[in-house]
Amino acid sequence: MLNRVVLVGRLTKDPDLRYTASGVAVANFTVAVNRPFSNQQGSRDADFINCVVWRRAAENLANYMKKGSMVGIDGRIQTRTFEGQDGKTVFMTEVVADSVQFLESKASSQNKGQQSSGYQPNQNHNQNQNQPDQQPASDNPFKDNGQPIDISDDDLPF
Amino acid sequence: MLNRVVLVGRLTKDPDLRYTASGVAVANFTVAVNRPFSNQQGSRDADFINCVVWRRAAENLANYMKKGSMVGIDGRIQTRTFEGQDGKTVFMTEVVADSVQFLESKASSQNKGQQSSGYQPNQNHNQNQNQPDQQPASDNPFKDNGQPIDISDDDLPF
Amino acid sequence: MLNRVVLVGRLTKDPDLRYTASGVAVANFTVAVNRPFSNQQGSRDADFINCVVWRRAAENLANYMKKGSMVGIDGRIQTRTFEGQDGKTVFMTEVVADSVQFLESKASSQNKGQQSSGYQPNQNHNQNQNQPDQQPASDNPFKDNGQPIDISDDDLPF
Amino acid sequence: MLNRVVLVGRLTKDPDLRYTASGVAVANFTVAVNRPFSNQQGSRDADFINCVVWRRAAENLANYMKKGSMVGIDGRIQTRTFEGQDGKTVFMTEVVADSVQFLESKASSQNKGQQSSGYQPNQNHNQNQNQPDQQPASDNPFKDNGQPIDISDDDLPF
DNA sequence: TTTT
DNA sequence: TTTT
Repeated sequence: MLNRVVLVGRLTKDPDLRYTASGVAVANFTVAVNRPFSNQQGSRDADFINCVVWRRAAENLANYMKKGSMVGIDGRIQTRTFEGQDGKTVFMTEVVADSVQFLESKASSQNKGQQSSGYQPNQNHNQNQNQPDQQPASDNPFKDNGQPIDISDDDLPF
Repeated sequence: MLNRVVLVGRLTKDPDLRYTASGVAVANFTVAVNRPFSNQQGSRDADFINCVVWRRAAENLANYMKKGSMVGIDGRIQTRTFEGQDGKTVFMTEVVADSVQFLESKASSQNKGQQSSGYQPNQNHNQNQNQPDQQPASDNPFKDNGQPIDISDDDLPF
Repeated sequence: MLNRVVLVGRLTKDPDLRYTASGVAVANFTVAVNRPFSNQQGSRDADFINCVVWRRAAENLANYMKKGSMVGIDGRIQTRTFEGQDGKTVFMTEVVADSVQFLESKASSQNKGQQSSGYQPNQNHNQNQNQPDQQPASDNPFKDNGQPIDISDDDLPF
Repeated sequence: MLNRVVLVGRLTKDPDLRYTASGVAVANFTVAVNRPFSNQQGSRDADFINCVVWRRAAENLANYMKKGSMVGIDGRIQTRTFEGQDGKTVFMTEVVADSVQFLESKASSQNKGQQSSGYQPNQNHNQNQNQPDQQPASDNPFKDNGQPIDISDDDLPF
């Protein structure tokens, strides 16, 4: 049995960093990968691939990358099932990243995905930068942001 | 931009071969890939990954493989969006196989996934075996099997 | 930076298990992977890819697989340089396996690669089967078999 | 049988574009991929992986990339054997790229790998830019540059 | 030095 | 809706 995925693409939005109840960091993000050839209308489609990454790599991602940043992903495909808002079972396919590679230096992505306000990229995550994975981040509780909460420590890949 | 997937796993059911209106063969199937390590309950989870393959490889898959057969997949992740039964947009992630490798000789999978009746594996597809891809298979119209029809020639990868 | 390799092929000979001076198991082996298409002479070429695997996975490989066994490899390409017999620098490219998947049950490869003598497959490695990685295998010293000794603990990938 | 490689790294020198006797473009190049972790001396090793690419992609590589450029490679491992200068058989392992992705815009790699002279990057290859693959490039004969000539049309992957 |  |  083998299950391996390699992606190179750009983040469709800033990564979404959270912490499980026991304080393990997890970041969700989507990578847009342009297809190599154009479609019948002459434009080039992209695939929008949902990804997750855990622990230290999650915090690094949130600290260093944002909307538009180019990343390389080495991971595997994971399928999950959860209860939708309407009580129906939802099937979900995502890539669990074993490692995330930053393919764009901080400098070169400096002004990407910036809002018109004086938004300082990623500063909100800086507090966790040097903190061991296992330590619960009490000021960063793992709480609902309006999306189904389907992440628990059970999903921890290792 | 890079998007590459390699899988080795087993078919969860017989492949589902159909033809588009213009007569191009397409097979849908799901591959179960067991995870390398056991979960907290001590059993081993699997991921159930939806796959598609086109043309000649689709017909070969349907002719030679069935439920339980072990396959190797080389492909890429594709995301699509379609109208669900309830009118809502459904997001779909699947693997488009560039090639499907048969990792189990016909002999060794001979008696797998067999019904109690004297079922002859895959004989229903034999009619298309030597038929060029582009020729419409008039006796095999691409019609609704109760699942959303979200496949058209537009999805052809090449 | 990304470096990922996935192979499915057959061992060209029994794996060669050794131990470093500090007792870490390492197995060298070659995987033959047939090319998907035939060459201009109508036959199908193969690539013969040198691989290494360390520790527990090395011992498992030596215990369960032999010449002709089908394996799946997940790893990375490594290049090394060493002093040849003639004093010249030799460049070496090999795949370091992170994991080796056995794609053929012991039963089905039972009678493969067998010598005419009553050879019991792999029995010579059984002594190390339940032994922790770190324990030096005193009866299995890491010594020259006539090939350049270019393996040391420095090559340990983790 | 499966044989898939994905690399992201930087060219160690300008790509070496040549043409076979029948006019097919082929480019040889080496990709340096830094290992993710540091070695026992605290520095980070790299693997230097020899690659080949054919036809149009070879010409694009030579036209747009140079020493230091970052590329993504999707391909397979190939092993070959050829007669060395001393008459001995040399074993060679390289990656045959199915596609080469440019991960750095021309602009951002503008001043990399530049000589002190007023060297105009890649201008020497421009003559072949719009030329069909099959047309022999008479002003670009496939000739010895001091390295063993081990490339012929027989090596064409498709 | 090559496997089915 | 899941395979050995």
